[in-house]
Amino acid sequence: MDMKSVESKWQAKWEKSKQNVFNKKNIDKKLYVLEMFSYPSASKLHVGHWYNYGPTDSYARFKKMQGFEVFQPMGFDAFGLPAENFAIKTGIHPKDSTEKNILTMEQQLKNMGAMFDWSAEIKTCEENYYKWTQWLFLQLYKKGLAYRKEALVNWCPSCETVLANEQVIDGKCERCNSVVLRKDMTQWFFKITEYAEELLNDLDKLDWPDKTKLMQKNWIGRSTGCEIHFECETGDTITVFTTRPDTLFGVNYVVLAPEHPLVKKLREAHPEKATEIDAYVQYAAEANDIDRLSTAREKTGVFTGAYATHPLTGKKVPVYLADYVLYSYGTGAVMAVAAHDERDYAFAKKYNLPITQVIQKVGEEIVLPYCEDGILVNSGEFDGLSGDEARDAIAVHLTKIGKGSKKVNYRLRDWSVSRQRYWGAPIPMIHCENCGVVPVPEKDLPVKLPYDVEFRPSGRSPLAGNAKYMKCTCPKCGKKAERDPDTLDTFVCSSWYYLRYPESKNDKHPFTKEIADKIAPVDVYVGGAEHACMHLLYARFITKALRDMGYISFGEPFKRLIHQGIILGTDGNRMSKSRGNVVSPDKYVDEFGSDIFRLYLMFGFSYTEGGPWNDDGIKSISRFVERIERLVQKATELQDAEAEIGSAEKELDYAKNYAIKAITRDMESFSFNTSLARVMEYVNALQKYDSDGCKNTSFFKACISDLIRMFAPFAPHFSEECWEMLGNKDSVFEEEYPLVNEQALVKDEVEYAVQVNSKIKAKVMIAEGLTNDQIQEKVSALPDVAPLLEGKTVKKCIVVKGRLVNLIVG
RNA sequence: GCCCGCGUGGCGGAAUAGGCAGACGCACAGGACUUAAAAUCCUGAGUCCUAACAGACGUAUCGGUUCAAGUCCGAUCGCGGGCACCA
Repeated sequence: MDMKSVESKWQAKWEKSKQNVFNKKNIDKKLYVLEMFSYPSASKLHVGHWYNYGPTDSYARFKKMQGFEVFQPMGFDAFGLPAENFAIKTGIHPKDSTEKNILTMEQQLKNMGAMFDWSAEIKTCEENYYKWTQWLFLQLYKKGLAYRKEALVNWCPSCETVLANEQVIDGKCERCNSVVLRKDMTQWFFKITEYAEELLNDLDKLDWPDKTKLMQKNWIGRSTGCEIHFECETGDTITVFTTRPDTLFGVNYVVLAPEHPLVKKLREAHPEKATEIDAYVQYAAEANDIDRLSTAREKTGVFTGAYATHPLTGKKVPVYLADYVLYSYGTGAVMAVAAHDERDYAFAKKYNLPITQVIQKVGEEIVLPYCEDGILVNSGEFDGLSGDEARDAIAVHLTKIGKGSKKVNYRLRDWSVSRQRYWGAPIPMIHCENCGVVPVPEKDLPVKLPYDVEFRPSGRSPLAGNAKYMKCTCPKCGKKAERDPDTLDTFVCSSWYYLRYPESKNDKHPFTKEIADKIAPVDVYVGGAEHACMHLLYARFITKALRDMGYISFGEPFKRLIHQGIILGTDGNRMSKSRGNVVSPDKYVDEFGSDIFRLYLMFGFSYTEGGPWNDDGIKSISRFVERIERLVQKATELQDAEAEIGSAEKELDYAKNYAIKAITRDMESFSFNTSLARVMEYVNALQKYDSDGCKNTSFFKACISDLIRMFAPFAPHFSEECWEMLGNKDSVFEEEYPLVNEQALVKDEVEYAVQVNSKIKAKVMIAEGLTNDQIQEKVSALPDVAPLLEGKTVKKCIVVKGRLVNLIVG
């Protein structure tokens, strides 16, 4: 079969018949199958795209044949850094390169032959999409979920630009390899932390890989403890967060992060320490991420000269600054318990501070620092309590005397969404001298991204350099004002795109509740695991926020999630240009066709594992498909001839139904390799029946017809062609997937393995419906078994129905 | 450092709920067809020992639970991933 022409023939037919366009009339049978959309940075599809989209399309086609109205759209996550970096390198405008790349990729995706509903296509860089991304921003702003604050960002001193986290590789700029610094800048943030608890709790409801849920759980990082107030000699309160209030009596000193606002006041109170404090604050500020965040970094700090009062003992404890305390977590201040915390211990040893043990293990010597739970000592009225008891008792006591309270903290930080970059959705905000920050009125959306912009890095946002863009009037007071020069993180674009697909052409609304509630959430979402704590978390947050604002009624975007594995180069390494091990799908698609390429991706790997590419496998798939073609050819040549249903027919019928049953189960779990193995077994059975004489040709032809329906989701073009060869007029995808006939799977007798003392000694066919005693009797008489039982007693006989018999003799 | 996952033939990989390890395929070997090759079809094969039958060993390693362990439990080694001064 000439795959090339067969493929284009059927692609054209599918497009003409619009059979892949979602039919809203059947919305109650909907199944929203979504693959993560592509990023058009490279101009061609790579094996990873194919591996994501090909097999998932087979799943979608399978579900369609099962009667679901499948909605499977495709689009492009078109804004972003790679296009801009490419522009900086080559001078080609990001819009031009992106549009060109999209054109190529669209064609390649169409050649794949997936049942994408192209009428729903979206491109996030187009006005009719980013208008609504800006709309989303405004809603979050109205709801108080978008706010501005000064924060530390990644700063490349050589490129003079802010870098996104993903552009920082091992603490270095991905482009020039300079060590990235931290810089204070005023930025827009989304208050994802407001949803920390719900994002954590709802993980239980999701049919997602455990690993991904765990990663999100750890990322959210809930910890329970206490906030405790230490009164500072300046009259201010130093509030610390601790998960170990049970060690409160062991506090030796209090530590503030160098960025803590109180530092300024302490410096004024202790002018004699001012030089030291200044030097330390500067030292901490200049440290780069690699050093500052390394656990191996030596603990450093400085005494402020000030003291604080212990809330329970009333003792004075010194106040230190140290950069092992992070301003961004908890309260930015810590109570140091040298005896029971490794960091505090190291610090106390270095600066010769006292170490007070307050946790003891009964009957055991402990070595400090001892960070486990134990029994309290040196803790006044709390002596003798266990860790859990003490944590509760001390918290209760602190609450009573107004010196603290129980508190839950999260590791999750608010989502920084400002990017000092050009190629993104402009932030729809205006800065007015009179009115401050003013949102762009919704009727004025989109705030259009101007084409004519110098996007080479200059230390400020590229849009700031475009006076025409920046100048505007304040919507509130009408006076001259300026636009926000930043653009939105591309993860904002992708946080809601699944809602746009069903209504991609709606120019009045981003989406409507009526339709969104019916089509969404996504039933099955398939994409790479690398998005676990980024896209997948952001999308959950935005979904919950939109629900709370009344725009939708559900709170989770993706009910079920599958991660495909990664296809590696033949050398077992990740594919990369520098390694020179990149496998081009085009080469194989040209040589074998897209169906065969897709089949190999499904058959050669465990879908969620992936693995190294191997050329030999694909040739065998090609041969397998040819075998099917020969069977179809044979079926078209045979004259119909009825014959009785004998044992050969029964055997073939069993093989067929066994395959249907197994495939129907395995497809549900994205187990494509075993599904195809079952098709192969069935093909083997068909060939055997044929070579054994093929008496009942009518039956044989019906079996071939079932084979094609069975195989259709895996090789769509090829199967359509075969279906046509068999004399059918309509698309095979209008057919129902073959249903299992359980009757055909009932066997009169089943092979049992016979064990004596757990060692296999024989195999025997045993009729269905025998009692255990009858089975034991039959088995004991077997020539391979009987001698082993002579002169011995059978103590026990274990029968596992349909599988084995184990005789325990002694 | 902490958390999580994974280790099965020469290779990719199978193995419901603890029940015949190695499905399916690749590569390999032998055979049929052919002047020959390719293609196709048939047969074989975990390893060791054996002429064969039989037997022994076998899912990273060591130990345990069980009539029965790739699967459960404990320890060790190796690989991969995530987090990384989170108080």
